[in-house]
Order: sequence, then structure tokens, then C-alpha cells
Amino acid sequence: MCETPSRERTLVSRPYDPHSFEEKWQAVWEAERLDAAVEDPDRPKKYVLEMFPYPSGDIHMGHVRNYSIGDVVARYFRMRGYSVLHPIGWDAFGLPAENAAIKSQTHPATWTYGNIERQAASFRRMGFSYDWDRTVRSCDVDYYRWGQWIFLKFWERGLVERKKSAVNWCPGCKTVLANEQVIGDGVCWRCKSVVEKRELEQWYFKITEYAQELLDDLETLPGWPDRVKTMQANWIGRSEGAEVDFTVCDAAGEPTEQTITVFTTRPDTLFGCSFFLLAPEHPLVREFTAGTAYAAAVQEVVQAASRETAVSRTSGEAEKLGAFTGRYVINPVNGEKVPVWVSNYVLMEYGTGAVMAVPCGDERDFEFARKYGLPIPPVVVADDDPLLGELQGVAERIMTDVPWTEAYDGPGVMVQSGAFTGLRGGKASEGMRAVTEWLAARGQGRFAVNYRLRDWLISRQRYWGNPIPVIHCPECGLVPVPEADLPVVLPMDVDITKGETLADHPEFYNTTCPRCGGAARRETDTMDTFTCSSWYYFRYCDAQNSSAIFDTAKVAYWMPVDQYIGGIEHAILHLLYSRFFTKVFRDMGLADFSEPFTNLLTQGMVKKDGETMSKSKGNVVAPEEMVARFGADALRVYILFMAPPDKDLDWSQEGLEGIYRFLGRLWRYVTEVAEQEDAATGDEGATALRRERHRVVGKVTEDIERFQFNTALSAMMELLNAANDYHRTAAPDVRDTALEREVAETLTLLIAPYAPHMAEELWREVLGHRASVHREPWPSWDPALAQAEEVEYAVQVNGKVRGRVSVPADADSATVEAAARADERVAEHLAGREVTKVVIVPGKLVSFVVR
RNA sequence: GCCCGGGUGGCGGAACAGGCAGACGCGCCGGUCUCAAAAACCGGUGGCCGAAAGGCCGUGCGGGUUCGAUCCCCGCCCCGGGCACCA
Repeated sequence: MCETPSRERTLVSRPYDPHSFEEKWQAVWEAERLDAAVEDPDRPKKYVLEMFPYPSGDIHMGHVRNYSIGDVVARYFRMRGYSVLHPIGWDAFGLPAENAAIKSQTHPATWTYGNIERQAASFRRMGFSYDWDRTVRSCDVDYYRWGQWIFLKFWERGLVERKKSAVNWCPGCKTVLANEQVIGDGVCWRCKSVVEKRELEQWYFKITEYAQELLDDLETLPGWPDRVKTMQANWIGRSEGAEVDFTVCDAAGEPTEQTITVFTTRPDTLFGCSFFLLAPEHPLVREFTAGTAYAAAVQEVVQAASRETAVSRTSGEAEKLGAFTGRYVINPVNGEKVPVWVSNYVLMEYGTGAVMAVPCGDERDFEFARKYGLPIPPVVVADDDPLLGELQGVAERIMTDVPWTEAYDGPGVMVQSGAFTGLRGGKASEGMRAVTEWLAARGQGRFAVNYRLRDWLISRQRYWGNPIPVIHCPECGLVPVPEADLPVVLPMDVDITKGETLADHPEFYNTTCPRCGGAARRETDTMDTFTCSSWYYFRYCDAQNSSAIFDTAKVAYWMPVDQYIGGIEHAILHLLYSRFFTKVFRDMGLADFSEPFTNLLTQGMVKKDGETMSKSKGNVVAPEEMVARFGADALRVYILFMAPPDKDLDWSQEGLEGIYRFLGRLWRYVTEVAEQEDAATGDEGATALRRERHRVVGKVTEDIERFQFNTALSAMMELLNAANDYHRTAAPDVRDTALEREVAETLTLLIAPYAPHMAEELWREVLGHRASVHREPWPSWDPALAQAEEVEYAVQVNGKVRGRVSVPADADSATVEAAARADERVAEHLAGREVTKVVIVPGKLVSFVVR
């Protein structure tokens, strides 16, 4: 701001016309490499990142919002003197490319790269300040080869597994899905088809090995929204309890050597176990019932369960079905024989697929017991339950049913529980610990923790993805591709329009075993695209490295990401997978931190008339059209002004026009001030304007720091309004033109992160500076100058505002009170009454309590 | 059912820490300029009563704490999201 404005400006006052300069500056900035990230050990760094976009081609308002937020943050930090990394790239593998290819008879690569070009052009047109040299595209072999390398490293660490189990099959995408990718009422996250269950052999990453750490470390993320952390914690679903071993009896009812282990969170209720359940898919079901009189009824339950899976879960609870297997197991705490049933409400996927049923304490067991007439002996009774009078201190079982209409799972007194009778029962109770310790001492049980989180199924039966680098050898079994043989290149000559995948491509899958040299077959599944997006932010730190995944020193400089911005829809999916990858990278020595994203901002959706914009609804507002009419700056400012970033935003054309007018007013003010002759200095109004200038700079700074871009912009509007009022009302011979110029420059600097093109045009062409506004330091402010010398106090009498008085800012409370009492209206309300209390809030208000 | 958010003028939203509710913008109304309109600029704009001064009411509903509650507590209603037979 100390530069001498150049006097040979040719541009005289002209109206705001964004089209005359926006693209000009975009070209200049790129030529000047204004936004290149530079590792500077002498400066603090900020890594600002928005979520990896899928190259769908057209940009939509959601993109505009996501990337505008990130751009303001990146530009602001640059002006604050940080070394900033703000990269972009494309999550370029995935199914839509295949679908589009089939539809338009083109290759997925053609479609994808074409879309990337179009989208990059749109991003450039929006003026987003990326370091384009760091662009990564996940379908480039230079990128995905490192994804294969990661697979091999995970393999070495025992984090890769191939196993057969019931998996989610999406009939729409014709591939399997990970659990996280089945959302809502059992539908595919991408195409919303109802997902089916299939028994298949698939590849997994063992994310469950990190379940505890993924849960615990949520507490190290104060910069994440609680909502996201809660969702992840629920997804991981840790429960504490015990494993209990039940001895299996043979068909004749005699004990055998065999045991079945169950997981329970309530070992204190073991004395209330009146039956035992197996999941329909449990392998023992067949063993127990084959050839017996029970087989038919049991088979009916098994069949019914296999029909209902996945689909019938959609609404409410499924009907509980069960059948007795004819077998018994022995309850280790009391030696009692308990009948084994099969029921559809027991899940094979959770715990051991077997459950001890305690109907008095578990609602599902209660319902089942009532339906099939099984006993419900009470064992944990609430302190105010009338039953307690009868059962308190009774160790033997004297009661096998309860007068209840539902199970009781709260805390209470243990009854009918042998040696444990009288202890406190309930979740995390002394009774639970005592029973578990007793079992552990006999080797019939132990403390245990269970998670809802399942291993991550990463194989996909699709073409357009990263090939899994494994070879199936008939002699050696599963053999990983040697590191030296990477990359396994995705062949381009697959005829996708015929629906071919790698499994239809003998030139790809016919190979030799790297171990024995014999004929072998390549794995033809590709990896889940979420594996690509789980580490791209590492690659940005060293995007062009051809000899290693990245230089760890560069990662140490830039990572972790200081501010991550993206949609809430990835609360579990991408954000959980990325946390997992980061922890494994740390254990591999590639990173010295445990969490990739220090601060997370989840932005809201952009809607139209309360509905999500979609082509099928025909309510899409195209960003390109708005840019063509109002310019990129107006669109950026509008979308940041209309709502706080984490809330949904409803599109309003009038709102955008209002912002365009605001930018026009700002433009006019700065151009008028820039052109006026220097004149007199100072009058009463100048002091107020100067104060407003300092107040607003402070306010805008605070607001950006807490992502309140809407109120930051409001404050700028306030300053502009004040500046315009002054400009209009102050007499020309006393108007402080130096101050006006300072205000004009301040406003230009403050708006620069939001409206970068206009700010640059004003700064360089109108205000006459040589260097870019985006290289200027952020304006400073003096809180003392922002302070008014007079402060207005509201005066309340019995809680109602009865007057306002102005007093000097440094007045003591006695002075303030006296001024308040002196106010005419206040005096009226105080007249003839007794003041019992006076409260003075400095700088704000005086409150009289009267009787 | 459980767990998170949220409910403020005609609309989007503001009030950061219990202290003047409605900043800023949109819309609307009135005015200036114009032959006229648009644009631009200026002024007004929570509701009710009142000529005005002023008064009363008002942040989903009902209670409570407090000199004072959009904010804290208790009990509800509605909207959005997540999870949902997880033993």
C-alpha cells in the first residue's frame, strides 16, 4: 500500500464488467505461477484441500461451493504469509466411465480424459488457485502403479486377505461392494440398486486390525464436526463384554468335548439363559439336524432367512422365526442344559454367529421366548420392581416367568444367580466383571471386545480400475506380483462396449508364475476406487516422483492436511478409509503422524426450491451459465454469502443479482476514489469511517478463521456502506481523501480471496500497483482504533429497555449509572419506586430492578 | 426405537461468552432521475394499538432458573440426517 500509484493510468471510470478482465487475469496468474506451492522451511505451511472430484464432466453448484470455500481459505492463508499447498486432481477410475462408454461407444479412457479437460477448464474459469503442476489423475499409470505398490506392502504386513463369505452384490453395478458402500435401506451408494447377498471369494484389506485405533483417535480430532465423529464411532461399533464357552451335547444329550463360544455384553445375566440360538447360516445347524426329526422345521427357517436377507430389512423389524434343533448345550455357570434353536434374528456376520438368549434382559430374546413359549426367568431386577420383594437374596431359581410386557436391560439387583446373587447387574456392572472373572478362572470364558466394523472388501469385477497385482498359480497358490514387475498395466484394448472385463482378456490374464515359472493366471478383479482416494493427498506433496510413492521429507513438510473440505456423504466411506491408510503408512515409516486431516469442514448441499438439483428433476442451475452472465467472482461471492458453509443453501437468482450489484457498488467506489484529486484531511466523519475500517478488518479476519464467510462479506458490505455515506455526505473541501484511498485499498484486499479477479483488476489497473493483490499481506488493524470514544448503553428497568445513553468509553460504573438515571424516560420509570438492584454490563447495558 | 443436527420477519440469514433480537442481503413500499420504463441512487420495512410520543406482543409449544433467556435446565411438537434384530 506504500507504492506510488502510477499516474499514467489510461482507464477512466468505467462500469464493472467482469468479462473484460476475468480471463485475462487467469492467464496472467498461470504465466506468473502465482499459485505454485513452495516448500519454504522459514515459513509456516498450510495444506488446504478439497475432496478429490470424480470427473463427471460438467461442474455443478456443489463443486462451485466446495472449491470456492477451499479457494478462499487458501488465498487467505497466502496473504497471511503461509506457504500454501492447494492442489487438485481427479478420482478418475470408476463405473460411470464404463457406463458412459457402453452408451456412447467410446473407450472409458477417452471419456474420462475428455471430462477431465472440460472440468479443469471450468475450474480455471472459476479462478481457483491451484498448483496445476501437482495434478494427479488416478487412472494414470504413474499414479495407479503406486496403488499396486501399496497393495503389495499391505500384503507384506498381513493386511491383505482373500476369503469366502457372504458379500454385498450390486446387480446394477454388477460387482461386489464393501459394507460401507451399502447405504440407507440396503442400497448401493452409487446406483441405489437394492443390494443382494452372495457367497463369494473376495479380496479384503484388514481395516479391523485398526478398529480400536480408528475409534480412539477420533478424540484427537477436535477440528472435526462431532456429527462425523459420532457416525464413525457408531460405524466401528465397539462393544465390551465376554466370550462364554458352552459345551455341546450329543444327540443323546450327553456332554461332548466340543464347545460353542458366544459373545455377550451381559455376562451378568448368564443365569437367565433359557435357550441358545444359532444363525441360520451357522455350519453346526446342518450337523445338528441332518437326518433328524427336526431337520424339516429347521430347514424352513433357514430357507426363509435366505430369502429375506438384505431386501426385507428395508422397513422395520422382520418377523422372528425359529425352530428347535433337537440339541442342547450346557451353561457353564450352572451346568444347566439349554435347548439350541435356530433363528433368523441371529447374524452370522457378527460375533460368532451364536447367541445365549436371556429373555428377561434382551428385548429380542423376550419377544422370541413369548412367541415360542420358552421360560423367562428373571435375573436382574430393577430396584423399584415389585418382584424384588419376592426374589431379593434368592440364589436358587424359583421363578421361570415374569409379569412384564418387555425385557428389562437397565441396572438392578442380581437374583436367582447362585453365588452372584445380590451383586449389582447391568452394563459395565460389578456382576458382569465377577461372572467373567469366575468363567476366566475356569477357562470357560474371558473378557472380550467386539466391533461392528468389518474388513474392507476391495475387489471389484470391473474393468475401469486399478488391477490387483496378484497371480493365481496352480502350484504356488496366490503369488503377489514382484515389486520389480510393477506396474500391472490396465490394457486399453478391452471392448467395453461389449461389457468385457479383464476376465475376458486372455492376453492380460495368461501369464507365468513369478515363483515357479509355470503357467498361471492373473487376478482379473480391479481395486475399489476408494483405494485410489485413500492416499492421493500424500501424492500431492510430491506428485511427479517417478522413483517412489513420494519423498517422505516432502510429506513431513506438508502433511497433515490443515484444512479438508468436502461433502458429508463421505463421513464414513472415504474419511474412514483414508484414516486407515494413514495409520498403515505411519506403521510403514512413510509418515510420522496418525491422522491425515487435522480440520474438517463438511459443506452443505446446494438446492433449488428445497430439492437437490438433478437432471431428472430438471432444476439444475448450470454454473457456466451464471459465469457467462455475472462472472466467476459474483458466483463465488454469492455462494459464500448465502449461508454458512456447513448448511444447505437454496439457490436464489435474485440473491446472485444482489451480489452482482454489491460488486458493482464496490467497483464504483474504488474507481471513484482512485481518480479523485488529493484534498483536505479530516473531519468528524473521517474518525467514524477510520474506526469502521479497523473494526471491519478485525471482524472479517475473525470470521474467515471460523469459516463464517457470509458474515465476513456482510462486514465488508457494512464498510462499503459507511464509506459511501462518507463520500456522499462529507463536504468536498474537508473530505479525507487519503483515508478514502486507504479504505478503498482495504476493501480490495479483503475481497481478494472471494472475488480474486475484480480485486486484481482494481489493485493493478485502477489503484495502480505493480504486483498482484494476491501477493499482498493481509491488512492489519488496530483494536484501539476500532474502539469508539463514546459507547451507547441500553438502559433496562425491570428487564425492559426504556432508554439509551451515550457515555465516554472509559467511564466508570458510577458515571454510567448516573447517565442512565438522567435519561428522561428512564427517570419516569424509576420515579416513585425503590431501586433494589443495579446491574452494569461494561460497554453494553444498565439494568435497574425496581419495586 | 436409538444417536446427532435444526426450528428466529414475506425469504436467505445475524446475534462469537446469558446482556439492545432481526446485522447484511433479497423481496416489497415510497421517492429522485426520465416523455416513459429499465438501470442506478436515496429513504422506509417484525406484528398489533396509536396522529404522534409511546405502549403491548414477539426467536416451534408449555414450564423453570435469572435483574435479564434465541442462548441454560425440565417436559413436549415438528423438520432434516445417521444407525437400526450388532447379542
